[in-house]
Amino acid sequence: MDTSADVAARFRANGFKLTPQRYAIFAALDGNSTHPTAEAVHAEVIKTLPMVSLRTVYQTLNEMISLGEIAAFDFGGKSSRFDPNTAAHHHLVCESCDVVFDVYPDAVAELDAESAHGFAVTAVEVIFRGTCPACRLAATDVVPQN
Amino acid sequence: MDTSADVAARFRANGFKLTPQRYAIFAALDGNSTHPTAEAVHAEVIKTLPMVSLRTVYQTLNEMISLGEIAAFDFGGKSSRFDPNTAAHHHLVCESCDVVFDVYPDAVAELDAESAHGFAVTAVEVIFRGTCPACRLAATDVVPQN
DNA sequence: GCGCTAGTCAACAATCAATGTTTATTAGCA
DNA sequence: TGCTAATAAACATTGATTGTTGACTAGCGC
Repeated sequence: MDTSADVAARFRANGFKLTPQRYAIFAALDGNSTHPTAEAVHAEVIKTLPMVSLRTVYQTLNEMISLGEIAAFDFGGKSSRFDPNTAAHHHLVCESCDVVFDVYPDAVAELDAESAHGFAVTAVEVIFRGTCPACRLAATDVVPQN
Repeated sequence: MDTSADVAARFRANGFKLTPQRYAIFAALDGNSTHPTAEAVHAEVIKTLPMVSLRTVYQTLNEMISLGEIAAFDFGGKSSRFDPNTAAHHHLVCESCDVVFDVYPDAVAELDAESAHGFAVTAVEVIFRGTCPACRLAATDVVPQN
């Protein structure tokens, strides 16, 4: 997505009203690279607008998805993760703390061509799973050698 | 996984009893490349053993996962999909009918190297999304040109 | 500024996959 | 043969997400 102001303008252009709740949700996602769950977005939003309901967060997230402002991903956890980064990219998921990072592997372009079976491939999604630096440190405890 | 007989042997070697229910579940998965849900496995199993409960199917699938005989995947649908193919491979998912095919893109090997961020990457998962041949035909109705 | 109407909240309930529980019965295997 | 695991059945629960309804609020076009 673009800045929260841009998203707000596009919401209005699509006949949606610009409410403080929606704007707070846009703002919570603007530049957010933590791939938050709906709950996490809600937690962030109520820091500035304490009365916003989780229900409204879910609704607004779905509206944003419909308008293509954000994307939803499912990395195997219980909850969906939301991502304001709509550029082509892929993900690094930490198996122990669920942190998600964006990655932009060039070689993905070579993958498309190989997909056969008569499919019309519209999207390629790459998920790298492993252990993030913080969890690697925690795992080795006080002895982080490599 | 190997043949149902091999899996059965390994179950017994691990102190599990070999029940008709379990064997029927092994058999339903043996050589099954449809990536079935638990419900689908159950539907297949009760063709030969009508009294098997869905509960038992879930339990046995989890046991098989623990023993590394099968893998579970989540492609974004509601239910998990189970895969007896434990060799390194990736997936083609049809967005309209949920069919899943196995693919073996060579270029995946080049992807590992690019993952930075200090992660210790243990697995790479590639999902190609698109439309399967059958759905492409259905979409174009009577006029399948290309 | 007014008023229409969308948006929101609150408090429900429902859904759906998956798992926990308990009890009684069955059957694998040493 | 007998111990014990496995199963079935009939519950209940969890947890994310969505539907509903009714009352209140506020955005925005005029």
